[in-house]
Amino acid sequence: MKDNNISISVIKRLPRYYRFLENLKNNGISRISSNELSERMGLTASQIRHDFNCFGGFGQQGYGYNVPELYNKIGEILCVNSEQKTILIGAGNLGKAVASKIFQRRSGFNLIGIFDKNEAISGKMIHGIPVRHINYLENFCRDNSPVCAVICIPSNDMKELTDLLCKLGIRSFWNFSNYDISMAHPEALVESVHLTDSLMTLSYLTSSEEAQRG
Amino acid sequence: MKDNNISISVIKRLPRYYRFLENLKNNGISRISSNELSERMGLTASQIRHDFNCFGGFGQQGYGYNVPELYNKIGEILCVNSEQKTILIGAGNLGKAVASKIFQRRSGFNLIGIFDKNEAISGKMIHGIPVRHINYLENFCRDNSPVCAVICIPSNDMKELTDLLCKLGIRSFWNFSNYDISMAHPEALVESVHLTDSLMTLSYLTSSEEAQRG
DNA sequence: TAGATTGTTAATCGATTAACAATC
DNA sequence: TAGATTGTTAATCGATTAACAATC
Repeated sequence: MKDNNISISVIKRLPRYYRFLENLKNNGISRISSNELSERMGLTASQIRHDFNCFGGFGQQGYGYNVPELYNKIGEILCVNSEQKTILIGAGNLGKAVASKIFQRRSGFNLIGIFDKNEAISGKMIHGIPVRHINYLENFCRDNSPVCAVICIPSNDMKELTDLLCKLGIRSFWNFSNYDISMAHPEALVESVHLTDSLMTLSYLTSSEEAQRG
Repeated sequence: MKDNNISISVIKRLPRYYRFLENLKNNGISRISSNELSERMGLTASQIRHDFNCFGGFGQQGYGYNVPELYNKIGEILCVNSEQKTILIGAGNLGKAVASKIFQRRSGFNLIGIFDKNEAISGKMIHGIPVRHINYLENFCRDNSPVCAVICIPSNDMKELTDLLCKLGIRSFWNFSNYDISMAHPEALVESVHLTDSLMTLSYLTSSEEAQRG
């Protein structure tokens, strides 16, 4: 497989390509040139060709790219059809929102357990999965061997929790807390969504624009 | 102001610096060297000095950086103490989660209105703010002049909505939908959080690791 | 064949890192 | 003063863009 050569900056663009190609496909467009795609996506045609070439010549000179073929190929690289066993920690508003993202489309993950420390919501169903008290986490993991954990709780108790999860065989994390999992567990595969950081970046953009005007 | 020189890659690191400095400050640490901070954050000391130097020599040779001073300076650049009038569109789980992020700390924003097309939740209170039906959006904006909108609805109706919002004076967006606001409105300031893209990136990481092992 | 468009290399650009002189 | 650590320039690295030969 040529996949190992793909740099992380290219990988980060793949989901967006995937979405655009899905959209084209749904609109019955079966063929597209790098030039036309560049106009739709706001990238250079050169970059698009460069990116697509990373994972093996899927275009055809004089013709362009076959949309469904390219769509499937990118889906394959992203492993959207795999079903990695996943658990969710934290069933608040964020946890519920995130759970529905996992179910919304083939994402590569299969949510099999939801945990929360709030006893009041134990037993409630979210997308057909019962919320379990966090005390059952360890037994559940031993019985079901999930490999991925989605973290939707505050950073406070994260050290003990991630130590435990790594010990129990969790290899990858979708991390919505500000706790730095990679620093404590360099072997873990972590994709973090730092909402407060994102908001502060927007604050800079919004306010510096104002400064330029004023 | 020297701020205009700061490149976007540096800006994107500022919120994380801010968090780490806040933590140091809360632990009573008033002074830190680039070297010590680099170990805590997993960056090179060189990059830290380079970054901090972008916005004016705040360190002292032979001593290091003054933590509260640097913390305040970065907060100032990010405009965390401003109160940009903000509205939230979409009061589902994601909207509620995101609203609480805005209130959690000084983020630079002040949430003044919440809108949803679901009439069943009109009038419900979220963080002391009533949910209004989306039909009231236009009048509300004319009366209150918000400058920022947080988008927590699916992409379907986004074209009409963003056209309207831009017309009503919204300049910046915290965008959780997959709709491409910048393509349609190049003048808009957009910070997007693409949850599905993030999840697919994790899928790649999780599954390619597996491929390497197997 | 002529026209179109990719694949691929070379050139450019920008970000990160290394090094060390400046200075507290 | 000596030691420590920044500020700042130069070197390196990697990502993006430009260009054009290959080829459908």
